[in-house]
Amino acid sequence: MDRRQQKTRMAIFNAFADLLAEKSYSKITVQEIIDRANVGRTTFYAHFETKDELLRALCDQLFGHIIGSAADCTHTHGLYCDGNAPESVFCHLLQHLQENDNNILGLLSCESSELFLRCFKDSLNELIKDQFVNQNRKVNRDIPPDFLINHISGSFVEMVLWWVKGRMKQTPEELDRYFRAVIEPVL
Amino acid sequence: MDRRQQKTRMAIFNAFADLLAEKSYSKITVQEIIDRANVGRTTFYAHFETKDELLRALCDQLFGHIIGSAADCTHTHGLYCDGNAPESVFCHLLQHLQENDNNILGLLSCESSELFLRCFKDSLNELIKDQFVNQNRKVNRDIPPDFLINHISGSFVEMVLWWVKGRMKQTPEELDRYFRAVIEPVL
DNA sequence: TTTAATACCGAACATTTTGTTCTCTTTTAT
DNA sequence: ATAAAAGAGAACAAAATGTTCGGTATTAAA
Repeated sequence: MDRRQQKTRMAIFNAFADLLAEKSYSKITVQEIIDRANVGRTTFYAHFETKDELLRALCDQLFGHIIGSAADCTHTHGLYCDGNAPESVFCHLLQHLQENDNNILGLLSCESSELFLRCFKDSLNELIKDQFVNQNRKVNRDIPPDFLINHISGSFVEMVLWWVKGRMKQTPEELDRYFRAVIEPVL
Repeated sequence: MDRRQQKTRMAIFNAFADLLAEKSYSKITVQEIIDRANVGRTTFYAHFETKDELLRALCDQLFGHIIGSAADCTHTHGLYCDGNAPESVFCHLLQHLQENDNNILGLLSCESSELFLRCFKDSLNELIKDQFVNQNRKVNRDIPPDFLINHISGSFVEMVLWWVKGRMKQTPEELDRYFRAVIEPVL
């Protein structure tokens, strides 16, 4: 990809992320984005057809990294409650989120957080499903695996939302402990 | 309230709900709403300042009923796992959702579902919090009550979303059983 | 280093959507 | 019956969207 393209793409991403942290998605105009990104109108539409597509691209970029590293983690440590390992994938995820504080969590705490969370949850779902399939875990037989997978990823995402909205007073390790406490009994 | 106002308000609500089931929120224009509702432009703006306000009003109306009747239910039956009652508030909620199929679940399955779910979850949170406070339940002491409340309402909402997206193959009673199975061990 | 491709700019433009203002008619409550 | 309120409808300004064009600068590849 052309360096110029990379630069403008990044400029647009950054401008958009900044704006999302300030105001709600629906109130952001293309004009504001290109003004802040300092690119021409034509350029914007050459990269993204709509504002929606821009958002999707931003989500893909942001969560691509996080989920990617989490996937690596699962391949070595397993998903979660393999005995009492001090670190679960979920702890890893939370730490990663906290490190990229300014980037990701800023967006999660804004009015448009739901859009990101859905994107996040979709990725999480894949991650967990893989583990369920690979490990052939013996789970609660009365409950469909699909339900359980959704329950885990859903609970996680809701927890993150709760965490961020409460100004992240807990440490990732603390949260991980809580999360295990409400998920492990179910498996 | 004037009968005319009620009528136009309803006409706008219905038109809007119809449109939400067809296309995403951001792509719906005021023009489309008033065309379908068959009201004048001026009239629309006399009732709602913005499209966002319309959405909020619609949410309030839809979930007001459901949560209201659920609240009644909790006052007599308690929140949830008081022994092994065949019906929990959550089952009641699910049944109620299924009954109002065309109204509410249609909206939940559309692209704008997140907006409704957040609204729904907020209401649920209140419901659960009340019960926690009133009953002075002895819950898991290692976990903050706030976390638990959020976990319950969050899991419920995610479950409903999963249910709707999977075309509601399960009965409310079935879902209730699953939900109890993943929540009761935690309390 | 030259060259051809292409990404960008900026300005102008048509189109769409928004939100307001006006007059006139219909409906409502009393 | 009447005054108050609500809606219709058209016309309007303003803002936002999305496209087209010719000219400039950057890039990758020869």
